[in-house]
Amino acid sequence: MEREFERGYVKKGPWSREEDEVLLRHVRKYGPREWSSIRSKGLLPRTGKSCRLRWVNKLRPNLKTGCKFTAEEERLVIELQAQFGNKWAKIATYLAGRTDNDVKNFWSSRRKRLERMLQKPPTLKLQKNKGKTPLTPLLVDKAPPCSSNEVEENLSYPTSYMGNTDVFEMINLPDLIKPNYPQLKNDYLSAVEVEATPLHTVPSFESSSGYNFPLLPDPLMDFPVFPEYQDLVPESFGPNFMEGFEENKCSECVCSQKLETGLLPTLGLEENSQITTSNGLFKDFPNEIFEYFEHNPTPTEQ
DNA sequence: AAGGCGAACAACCGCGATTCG
DNA sequence: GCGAATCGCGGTTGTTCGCCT
Repeated sequence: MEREFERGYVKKGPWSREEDEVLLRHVRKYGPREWSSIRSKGLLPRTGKSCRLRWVNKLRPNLKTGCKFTAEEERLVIELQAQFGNKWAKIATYLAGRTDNDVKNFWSSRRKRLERMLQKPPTLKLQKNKGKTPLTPLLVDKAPPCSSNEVEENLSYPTSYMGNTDVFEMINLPDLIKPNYPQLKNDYLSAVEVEATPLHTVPSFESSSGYNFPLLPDPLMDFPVFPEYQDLVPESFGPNFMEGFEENKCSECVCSQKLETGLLPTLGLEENSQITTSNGLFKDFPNEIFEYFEHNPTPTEQ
């Protein structure tokens, strides 16, 4: 331990509970600033940068640590990323309890998932079910049930296929690029009919540009569980900001619950803001992919 | 039971912007 | 005005954990 305070020694790696406590004491005393003084005063053998990062990402009050992104958060991130690009800090201000690191990691994971899905070898394989798991869980997991008619109506292929590895395995990738819609639909429906019921729709959201973007299914995520954002708060370091510091976890997930009242920044999305393919997640995808997003006609088109 | 693999998360690094003396 | 110190952001890497075979 003495070594940790030798001149020039800088500790790296995971933070210990003791270090967190030292850092918290510093913040309680001086506020979330003067990070470099933590080291210069010999309180911790960590750089100011490291201390700040630890505070921002893990020790700040009101963080949703351990909570997966909800469908609504996912939708927001996609929309905001399309508008702002990789401005994670800015995007994070629209998501209560999320840090830029959270958003960045979430986006990175999502992107990798999508890339992997698109790189799947093109095989036509109707899933062998072995009588265990229904074919559709990934597709329908926890989505609200709907009738077969609704299935027909809601069956927009790109939306359905994009988030569903099972369905991906049923189709040829080239078919996704240049689809034979009737064939795909038949394949899909017959597979569904054979393999599983009930069928639900894939959650998706309509972007302001009129396209339906799929929300990637997450078996652990409840659909739809939307936080009441208007009741949540952007962080603020008022005089009493340290109140609410005690961890208060919800039962379902490890969320810090003590959210103060206040307002989130207004979502300043323009009325007709475009989700373009030149920016962010979808930029590396073939343009043809986007022809498959169901296009909802705008009022002027109708 | 063990190993492989992918997802999620934590933390570091480099760099530009800002602040301060 | 200038240089050093500090801060903040985005990209990247390393680690851990859970699932699957």
